[in-house]
Amino acid sequence: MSKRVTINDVARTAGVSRQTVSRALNDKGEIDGSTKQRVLDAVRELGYRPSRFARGLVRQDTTTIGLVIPDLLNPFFTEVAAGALEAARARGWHVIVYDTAGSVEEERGTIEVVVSQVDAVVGYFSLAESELDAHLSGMPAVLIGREHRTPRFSSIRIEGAAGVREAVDHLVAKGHRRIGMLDYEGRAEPSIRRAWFADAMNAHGLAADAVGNAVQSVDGGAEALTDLLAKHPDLTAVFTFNDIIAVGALRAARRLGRAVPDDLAVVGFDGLQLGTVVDPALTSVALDTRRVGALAIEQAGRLLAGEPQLPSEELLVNAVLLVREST
Amino acid sequence: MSKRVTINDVARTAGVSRQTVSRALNDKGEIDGSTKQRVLDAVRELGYRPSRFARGLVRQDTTTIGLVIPDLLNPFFTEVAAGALEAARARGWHVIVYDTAGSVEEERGTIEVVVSQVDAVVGYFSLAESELDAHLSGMPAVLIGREHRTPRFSSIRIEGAAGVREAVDHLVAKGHRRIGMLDYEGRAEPSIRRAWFADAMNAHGLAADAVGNAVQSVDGGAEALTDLLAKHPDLTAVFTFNDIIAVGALRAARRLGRAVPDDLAVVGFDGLQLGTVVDPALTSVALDTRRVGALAIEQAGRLLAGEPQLPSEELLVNAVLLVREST
DNA sequence: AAGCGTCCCGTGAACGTTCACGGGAGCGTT
DNA sequence: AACGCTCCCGTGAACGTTCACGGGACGCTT
Repeated sequence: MSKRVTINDVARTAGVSRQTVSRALNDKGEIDGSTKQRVLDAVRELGYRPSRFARGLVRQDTTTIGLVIPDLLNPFFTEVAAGALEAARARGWHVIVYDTAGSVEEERGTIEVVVSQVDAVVGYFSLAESELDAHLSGMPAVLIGREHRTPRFSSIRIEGAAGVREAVDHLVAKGHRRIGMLDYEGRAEPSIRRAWFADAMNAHGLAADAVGNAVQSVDGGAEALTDLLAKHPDLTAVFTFNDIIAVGALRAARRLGRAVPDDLAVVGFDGLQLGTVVDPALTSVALDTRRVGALAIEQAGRLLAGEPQLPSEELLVNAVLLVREST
Repeated sequence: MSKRVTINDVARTAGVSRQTVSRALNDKGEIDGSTKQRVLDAVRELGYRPSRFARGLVRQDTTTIGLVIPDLLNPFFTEVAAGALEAARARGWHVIVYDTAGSVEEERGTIEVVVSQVDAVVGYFSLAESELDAHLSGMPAVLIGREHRTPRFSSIRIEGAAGVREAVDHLVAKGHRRIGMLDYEGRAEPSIRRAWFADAMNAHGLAADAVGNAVQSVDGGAEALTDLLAKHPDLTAVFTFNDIIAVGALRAARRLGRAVPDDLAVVGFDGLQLGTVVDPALTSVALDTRRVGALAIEQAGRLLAGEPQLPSEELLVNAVLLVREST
């Protein structure tokens, strides 16, 4: 139907050339006041809006970043996304957000389409680097929460060994000896966080033998804690894969008549805002999630600009113990 | 520095014409297998990625929507955003998310820039329609949670009178007579939700006289409930502007030794997931937030396609009482 | 009156891709 | 041998904007 209104249409009805229209729209100097007004009137009358494609084609200034996450409703990713948006806004960049709904198929589809929509991509991927590379064809990409194996990718790493060690130290100092863990086995293998936990326990000469497995949800955490306590009733503290599971554990503890923190201490991971809405507020090995998102954007910027790469220590977010009320 | 790799560069190194390169990349039929492979090799070797601007300029197929929200970390907007992303994905559309950080200045800046980046805009704005219109210059726009005054805009309305009435009915049936409210006065005027509450109370011959005012945060809710109960110790139930404030109220009630729901019933508004992580789970006048986001995207699509407009009843989301554990 | 500077404005080119069209090579049919 | 068809491939044009440049009108100076 009705063709698009172009700059030439505006020029015609205003009785000027397209260049003059361009001048009026971009506040260039070389234009008479009355002419400018006439052009602006014509613009309004015709409902003209410049084509972002034509504009972007000639002046190569706008940068757009693709942010790929598995689930925006997962508060961890919400916070990371918020951090990324904030950092992008500070640079005048635009962020297209893709929620792959935790599906590998959706992720694959997103990867294929994102390459022709953005200048760089940032996100939490589950696909192998080889497959990512095949579709991304050279586009700058930053992996979040996952170490890159090929120099072709960048990554924002999350280092939690020290933080988990802090958490275990803290629990031990409070007198706890029997400390369990609720892990999350994403790809059917124990998480790195579990290894951190085991190391920290071993450093105290304690056994990390009471480890349960939870689904990534509040209900999953509640269920898992119930099971774990049934198997190991002597547990006085529990560390969880993340805050979501910990919140579930909090609820289960209450249901089981175990007062937190007196009868059972709970330590989460991530340090989400979520931990402050529950009661008691959750002690957690906290990440600066905002910084995770911001670092990813910054790194994308460096790749885009072809700047020299930072040492990997700079692309690291360290988790630190954040003591609230559940321990 | 280094110029961009164009389709002509690829054509040259592959020894073909640009059209052949285009054919290879877009899986058009009229190309020999070996030629296609040769082109693809050249593409990989040079790291060529087609310009989205040049491509978008000629084939006008990709649509991009701007989503403007005041705070992605506010779980209400997170859920709306997730709904919008889901609906957009289903249509193969792209969504650029702008978080204005609750600042009018940021919102103004976003409005100015968004017009040259997207095909339509959807969001929760605080600016007046006149100002929006001035910058948006004819771009399709959908207002969320706010009724449009000019036919120039569309809106997704939220109707909660019946839901709030349900909530009050429910409380009265449980024997409550002294029911207070924690309102949120955004622009220094009582909210529409307060009016709904007052109407529902009046229908029962009850006075809506115990109304406090809260800041939009968990702490704000806690503080406001403490104040309200100090003024009106006889309150046995409280309705809040939204779930965030309600969660704060839950915490304050516990601090004050008021057991929920036995000593104090709490009803929130929005029906967020957030209400399920607290204990007791929050009863709330619930909105289908996912639908709010989806409707906004759908409506943007109708505007873009120039389709006939739906009656406003179709662009409405009704809140319904969702009884959980806090009443 | 010639020269010069300032203020406006317009025209060709370029950005990088796809579309529409034309055409050559090779093979089979009559 | 002429024709037609299929399979490939290439060239001009178009998409809508900004950039680079040229130039006319006008006023002021000398």
